[in-house]
Amino acid sequence: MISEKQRKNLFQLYPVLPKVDPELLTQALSRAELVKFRAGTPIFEEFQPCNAFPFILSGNIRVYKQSVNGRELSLYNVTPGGTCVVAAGCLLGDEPYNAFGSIEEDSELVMMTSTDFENLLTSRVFREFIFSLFSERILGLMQLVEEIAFEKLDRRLASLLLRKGKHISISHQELADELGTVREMITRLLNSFSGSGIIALSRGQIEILDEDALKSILEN
Amino acid sequence: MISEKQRKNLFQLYPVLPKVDPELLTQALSRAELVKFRAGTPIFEEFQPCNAFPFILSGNIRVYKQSVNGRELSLYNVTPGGTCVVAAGCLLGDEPYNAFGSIEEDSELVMMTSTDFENLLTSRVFREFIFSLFSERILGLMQLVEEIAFEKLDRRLASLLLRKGKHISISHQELADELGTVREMITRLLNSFSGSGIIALSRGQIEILDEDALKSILEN
DNA sequence: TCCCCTTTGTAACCTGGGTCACAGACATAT
DNA sequence: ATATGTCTGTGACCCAGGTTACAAAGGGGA
Repeated sequence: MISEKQRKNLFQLYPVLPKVDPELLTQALSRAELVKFRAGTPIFEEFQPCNAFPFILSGNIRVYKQSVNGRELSLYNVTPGGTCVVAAGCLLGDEPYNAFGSIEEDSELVMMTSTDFENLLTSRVFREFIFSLFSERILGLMQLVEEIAFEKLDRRLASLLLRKGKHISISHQELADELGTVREMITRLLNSFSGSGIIALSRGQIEILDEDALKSILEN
Repeated sequence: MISEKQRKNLFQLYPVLPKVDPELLTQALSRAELVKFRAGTPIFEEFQPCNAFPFILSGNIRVYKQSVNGRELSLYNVTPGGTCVVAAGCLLGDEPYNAFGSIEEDSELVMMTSTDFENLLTSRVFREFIFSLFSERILGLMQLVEEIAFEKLDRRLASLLLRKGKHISISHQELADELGTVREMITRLLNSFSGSGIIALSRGQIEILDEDALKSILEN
């Protein structure tokens, strides 16, 4: 059961919810639970079956793969208003997770049972919502495949930085984990960027000085 | 409009169809069309909008990415009984394709209009069918990302060969296009496999002699 | 202040895999 | 049988990116 305030919050982030059949919704929400997680908490692992469906009120979930030699690679992030398609995929396809998920920032999730989730899918609007998240994710993954297979690291890093805004608080290791490479590569590339005056570096911080120059790396 | 025979064939390959609401189904099928394609025909391109939904009676569709320098990389294949999730994703998310699709073997497709497809989704069984294809695809793409990012080419090739059976009719170039690499790499690796007696090579043909040895490459 | 931990810098080195530039082998049509 | 196009083989070379093995900053807590 979740509080009235949380319910409002949920509806704001997921405007599709108040549009579904009220009876279904009431039932689903009556069984839903609010769960809080602290940054860094792992919430699911590869090969683990999956039994609840998360809506995200605040924070975000990072979904990633791990290699045997300890490298990581982000597949995507789930933010408020979105949902974890791996979870959905697992619930619907009845397969275990095939990736890791962990909380990046302190987060509040509303967990819905898998049967309630399936019931909600009878509603056309909700179904369309979920389908569009699915297809968004598929397109995103196809894009990711292309980038990993065909793009060089400097371009991938440049595009990542651009996506993150002008003031970035992040360590080199975290950037490496996002791109599936190692810390040293990131340090090297960042230093070469900073050598050409494109960015300014300090411990845990990156400042973009010349956005256009960064963009021009993308075009090569 | 499709013939009675084609309809039977369709139902056999997609056992979910006869389970949906007969009225919806009749309507959808009355507007559906059978289209035949010859091997090699391109059927969609990146950035092209998408307006019909294909069911596959025979043959298959290869969905792939292209790089600027002419390399290719298969994302997945659609075979009879499956459907093209990019198409579905595009229809539902109303976005253009972001990959290429072409016919590998001579194929017969039943094309359904996008509105009929959406109507079919009101049926629970059909919806579950589509959802499970979606999630299968998502899991597959995540797997692909992992392989490209973390696995060496010899392992990827070995696993591809194992998936293709004991007698394989394929050119080195086609294998390269599947894995996102170049022909020379494939030739090299195949020759090294054949040097250790794992496979036998002839023009357009690969014969797997020692399946266990191939599998042991996977474990490294 | 000192200590310890996290983050960065860096240089030497290695290697997988892509590029280039061929040459020969096979196949099919003419 | 010739020719033309498609496959395959090969070697030299190059380069991006991963590995190793450090050193040196910062920064926060005791």
